[in-house]
This record gives sequence, C-alpha cells and structure tokens, in this order.
Amino acid sequence: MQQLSYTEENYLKALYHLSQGGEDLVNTNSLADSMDTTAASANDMMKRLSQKGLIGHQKYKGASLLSEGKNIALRIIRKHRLWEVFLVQKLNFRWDEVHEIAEQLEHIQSPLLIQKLDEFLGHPSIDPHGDPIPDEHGTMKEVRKISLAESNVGDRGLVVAVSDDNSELLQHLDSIGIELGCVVDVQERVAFDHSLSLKVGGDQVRFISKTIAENLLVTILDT
Amino acid sequence: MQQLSYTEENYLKALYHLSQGGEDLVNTNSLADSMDTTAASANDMMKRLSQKGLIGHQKYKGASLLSEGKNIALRIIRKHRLWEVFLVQKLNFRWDEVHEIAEQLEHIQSPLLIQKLDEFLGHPSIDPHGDPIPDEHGTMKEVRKISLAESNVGDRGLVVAVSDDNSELLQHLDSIGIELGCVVDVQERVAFDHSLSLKVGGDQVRFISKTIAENLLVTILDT
DNA sequence: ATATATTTTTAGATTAGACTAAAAATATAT
DNA sequence: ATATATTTTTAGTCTAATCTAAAAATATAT
Repeated sequence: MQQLSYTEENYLKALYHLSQGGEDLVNTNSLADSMDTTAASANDMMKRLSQKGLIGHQKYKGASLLSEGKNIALRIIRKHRLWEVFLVQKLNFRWDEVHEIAEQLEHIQSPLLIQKLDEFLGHPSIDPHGDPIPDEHGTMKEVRKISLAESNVGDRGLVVAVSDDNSELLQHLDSIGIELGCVVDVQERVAFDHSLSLKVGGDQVRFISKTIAENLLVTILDT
Repeated sequence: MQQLSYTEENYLKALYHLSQGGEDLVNTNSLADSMDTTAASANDMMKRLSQKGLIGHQKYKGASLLSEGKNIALRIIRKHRLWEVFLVQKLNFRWDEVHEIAEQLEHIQSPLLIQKLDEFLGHPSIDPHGDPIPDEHGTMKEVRKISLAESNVGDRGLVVAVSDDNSELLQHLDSIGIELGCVVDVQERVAFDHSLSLKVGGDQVRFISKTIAENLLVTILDT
C-alpha cells in the first residue's frame, strides 16, 4: 500500500462520491468541477491514479475506482466521519461547522489514532449528518434517508435535513423542539390526513402535519 | 497574516527550537540537520522566509526569528502540545507514542478548533512531556526542569525523564510505582544522606536515595 | 450527414520544494 | 600567513501539481 499525497487522496474521495461507491464511470469535467480545478488537471490526475492501479481510466470514456482505490477512499471517508462525530459530540461544534475541519483531519496518517478515536467515541455507526461510517475493513452499511412522510410507525429517525428552508417552517420546528441532529420516534399516523405524532428527543410528544413530515428528512436508526 | 505551507511552518518551528525562542542566530547547517535535508534546501528556505519578513537572515551569518515568525512558531507549538495532551489524556496513548501524530495535527488550520480543544482539555498549561503550552497570545510561562535532588521539600513535580537508562534503575523505579508522567510530592529530605521521601501519585509514600533523585528529572508544578 | 458545440486530451509553462555539484566565503591549523 | 578544511551560497536539475491554449475526439442539431 503506497503513500499517497493529500491531493491524490482527495481525488479518490471525489471519485467515490461521484460514482456512488465506485459503480458508475466519472467523466473528466465532473471530476474537475468537484475538485474545483480544470479539466486538464483532472485529466492529469486520472492518468496518475490509473498508472498507480487505483482507478480504471479509458480515454474519452471516464474513470472508475478499482478495488484498492475504493478501499483507500473508504478509509478516508471513515476518518472524515469519525472526526466529525468527535467535533460535534466532544468539542460541541454545530454539525454545520465541522466539514472544513474534517477535510483537513481526514488526511492524518495513523491507523492507531483512528482505532483509538473510534474507541473513544464508542464505535459510532453514523456521523452527525446521518451518513454511515465505514468500519475498519471499509464496509459501510446502507443508510436509508427518507422524509418522515415515508416513514413507518415505530421507526426511529435522526433528523438530518429540512428540505424547505422557509423561515416560518424553521421557526415552527424550533418551537416544537425539532432541530437538526435530534432523534424522533414515529408513534402514530392519522389515517385521515396523514399527520404524525412523534416522540422528540425521547420524551416530549409532538404532532406534525403531512406537509411538515414531507419536509423533514431522517436517517432511519436501528431500534 | 499570510498562509504558510506545511514546510514553511516546520522550518519556523525548527528555528524556534534551535534558537531557544528566537534569541540566538541559527546557522544553515544546523537548520538543515534539524530538518533532515541539505544545506542548499535550508538556505533556499531561509531566503524565502526572510523575503516574507518572518525571519532575519544575513548571508554567511545565520538566521533568527522576527516577531511575526516567532508568533507563528509559538502558535504551532501550542497546537502540537495541546494535541499531545488530547492523545495521552483522552485517547490513552503513551506519552512516547504521540510526537509523530502531533507533528501532523499541529498543521490543522482552525483557530476555533484549538479554542474548543483547549476548553475540552481544561486549559492545560503543560504537555505530557512537562513542556509548557503557550497561551492563545503566544505567551509561554517558564518551566523549571530539575532533578529531584535539586527540589525543595513541598515541591510537586511531574516526572518527565530518567537521565540514566540503566535497566536496574528503571526496574527499581517501576517496582516503586514511579513512571514517566506520574506526579510526586517531595515530603522530606534526610539531612544525613540527602535521601528523599516522596508521595507518589498522590498517596503511596516511597523513599529514594540521593543517587536516584539525581537521575529523576521533574517539571515543578504549581501547588 | 454534415456542421456546430462540447468534452477530453495534449503540449508547454509555472511554482514550491527538494536535490547535486561547484563556487565563494569563512574558519582553522601549522 | 598561507594552506586546508568547513560552511554557506549559487547554479542548474527534478518532480508534483497546477495552469492556459490548442488539438483531437465525441456528441448534438438541423
């Protein structure tokens, strides 16, 4: 396993995200866009990574991660997400402040550090944005992100996004104690209007209309 | 305040250590040695840093930190030492394992991160090696590192080094519960042979000869 | 099907940081 | 004081990662 530069690691990570896990072919322009650089630079890097056996690249067709490249990408994603958990849970960052810092921390090289950090955090399986954290072998469990309108009674969800940023909606959510990162249990769905009763944060019971439910995205947690 | 490269930061830090805080002139070869590179490279960097106004450099004489360069060096040292405290206290690293990792972590750019880390760690004033941690303004209080033979009754010290690595000595220290990083209180000095009674780790009382005391280096802690 | 537009690749230049080898300055020894 | 050794600097080369501009390949539209 070769030592990669900061930049090479970032390209592999971008390829992972753009190809949703190494499946699809990624074209030069999307890679360049995603890396905020020129097509020429992205093309150079595709050649380099292909040369190193980390990605497959056919001229004018596009690139895709090979197994070693995918593995490296997943290890970087694991580090990124573990650090995000640390920043939010231990250092009290808000979840919208942590991405840039984690972008730097994800490149720290020390398997033992990550092992001990994982331990310290209690082996979390999802990050503060509700995205799954790959385990030490690079295995990442599927995570369902759905709106509460699509949820089932009995589901427990982590609120990860509000799809409409209407300020009245945000204010209302605030007033009933629903915020990004909080956990909700779906208790009952009224058949007539599809409104929901929720347990918010494990205790308070709140009611929301179907419209609000449609705008609340959650990651379904194991119960 | 300009954005410096990883390498430039490391050179500034090396200059700080070699000149013990920016006082003495550092010559090209010692800098090159310390950075594990050639005199030519060190010379290139001295020119660059001088150009940026961070160090003073006269041909064939040597270099020294100017106030801005010293400030940057101290901020990096602060980060390095805070991360070392984190690694030892929170992630249970041994103090001899943390240097390399802290060398990487010290380059993470985020003042807010360091502020929150400092908070999380309870504003420590010394690192696991007994070296002082500069505050947010770059002020670093003097730390006395002395042998226990030079200590006074009533002193509390953090054991930071054993000057003789004789294995019988190390074994004996181990058997009486004295290890690197432990805290000792000097209780009494016998006038006749200058042997000492110590409270180790806050409770157990132990006796050591003058010879052993001479070999135990401590950082004196505020009491 | 051919012209036009888009995408991708190549070619050549640039910058930071490093290197080697040689030249210049300074220090040391007889 | 002169020769020798050491240290420092310069000159020129190299690599990774970037860029611009132009060429080549592919896709789209009439």
